[in-house]
Amino acid sequence: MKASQFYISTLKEPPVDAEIISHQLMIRGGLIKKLSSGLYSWMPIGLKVLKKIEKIIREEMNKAGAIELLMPAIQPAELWEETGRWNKFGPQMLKIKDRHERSFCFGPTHEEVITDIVRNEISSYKQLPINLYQIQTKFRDEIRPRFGVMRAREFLMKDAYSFHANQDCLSKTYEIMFETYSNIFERIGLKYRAVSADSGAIGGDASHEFHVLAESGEDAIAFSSGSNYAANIELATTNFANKISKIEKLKTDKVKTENLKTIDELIKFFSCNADDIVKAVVLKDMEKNLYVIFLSGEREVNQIKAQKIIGVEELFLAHDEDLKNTELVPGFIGPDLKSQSIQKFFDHSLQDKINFICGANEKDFHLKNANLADDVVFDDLSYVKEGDPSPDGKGTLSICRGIEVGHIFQLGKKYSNAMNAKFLNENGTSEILTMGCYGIGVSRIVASAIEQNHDENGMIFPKNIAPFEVVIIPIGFLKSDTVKKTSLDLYEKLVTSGIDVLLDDRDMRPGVMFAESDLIGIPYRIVIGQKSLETNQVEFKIRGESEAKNIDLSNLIEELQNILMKSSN
RNA sequence: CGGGGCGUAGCGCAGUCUGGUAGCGCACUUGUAUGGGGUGCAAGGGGUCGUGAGUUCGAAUCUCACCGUUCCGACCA
Repeated sequence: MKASQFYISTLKEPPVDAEIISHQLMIRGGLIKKLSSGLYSWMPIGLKVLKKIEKIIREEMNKAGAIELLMPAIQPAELWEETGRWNKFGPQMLKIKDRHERSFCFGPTHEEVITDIVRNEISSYKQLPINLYQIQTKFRDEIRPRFGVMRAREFLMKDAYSFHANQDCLSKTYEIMFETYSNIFERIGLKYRAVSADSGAIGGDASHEFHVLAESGEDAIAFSSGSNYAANIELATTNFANKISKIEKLKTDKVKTENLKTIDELIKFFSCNADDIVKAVVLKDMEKNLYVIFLSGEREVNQIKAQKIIGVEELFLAHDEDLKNTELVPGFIGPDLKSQSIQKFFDHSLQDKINFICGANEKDFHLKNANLADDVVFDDLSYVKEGDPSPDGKGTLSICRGIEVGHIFQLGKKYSNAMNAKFLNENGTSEILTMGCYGIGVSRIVASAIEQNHDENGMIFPKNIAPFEVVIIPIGFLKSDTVKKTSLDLYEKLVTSGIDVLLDDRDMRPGVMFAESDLIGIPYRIVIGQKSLETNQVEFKIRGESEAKNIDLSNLIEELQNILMKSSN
């Protein structure tokens, strides 16, 4: 590509509304342009990156035996009513009406549509298993779109859906998809980690997320130092091995603690540690039933775990007014509650706790040297913390931040049941299909790659997804015939060798060309100037490295090919 | 959903308090010099000041409403 015939448009100043580096650089480099909140145009340079990612995904998916199709972005409400998700999906779903007042949505995902296709198309076990995928635009009306294409409302997703005669077959495909995803992120050139995950709104049984590791990630993931245990923080567990305490139980005292409500205030007052305190968190469900969760003072309640254990769909933090006319005194709640109408739960962080401090269920009083009754049942209701033992007993947990770029699920029969998607087995009897689904956030990968690879001059794209592999920068393109001829000649040769090269033939000042090629993250740069040409050499520089070196023109193509071939299968 | 900020040229902003001919930097156009890290000089083009109502002789500026956009907020027991 010649720069004079392409479209490069960069900015010196970062836009004010871009908080994270990838968003700033994508705007500055002219990869994307905002149209409206959470809606972005992909400008030519950005689209090139996107297409390269798509290509890798397609190749790996096809290699894994998946078959590409394309479903409509707009979907009729009837399908969603069959699975009950028309209402359940909530305001995230963009609902629209056509001229006949029929309801549709802009697809936030495609389980319903694919299941509808398959229930009509697949009738025999002989057609199974089948794994169908598409790369397509989705829309989810996020409450707060932010970080550019990282959390946009409209985004590009690869979604695959597999159908099976039984769970065993699903497990095999799931394994293959796990491998395939690993290969994809490997080839794109990202530092990533696969973790066990909560299956969330999509539902189903087993699931794994693939996270790109980055400080700016919106998710926290926990992984073990001594084993390959890794899980999303929402799901991560630890084990509190039963330490047999030799400490004698003391007599409980009631202590006046006027207006001391927070853990920090209590730590100061008792000069103790947070884990000497048992704190109480009150949750409520949709029907305003109250649940009190007791846990160690340094821990936080994991509402997702609580929802599962309590068995309610959604829990909210209770406010002080919800506690009126109950035995619960905000700031002074303790385990010794009389009322039977309030359900109590105890986090497993309390299972060895003795002689602790807790609320006295009376305004302005706490108990010291309190102990739990012997028959208390403990549940896992809290988030793990850095340094907690790994649940498999090997090593301790570390926590880092990640950006979720892939998610695979074993859905089982959730959707096929709801939509009556059946096949005939070997005995000629009708059975419900078993299903899996596998998503990759294609547009989000662009942003996460930049989060992971950038410096003060701009983006540093991994070579397999860079907008161009090589840039040729001639100095004095119009002044010197030798420079011009050499540049054009080299450009033609690189194009012929199948290298994705940009020739900056705009005759700009060198500084501008350097700054722009650095900003958009082209990994390899060749500078052609009159001086070095006298010894038949050109300058070669790898983006992100400080030193350039001179290379003989005659060896250049071979050397470039070697570099580009390395680790790009 | 609650609270705050901001809407003036493609981008970043000043001007608003105290009403009186709409400005600056970047980008763009032309000329000129320059030519290895966003170059200098000169001359230009581009704006219904988010929308609508109101106050006023006169509104970017004051009032009200609306729209857009952005940030923050659900571990306090």
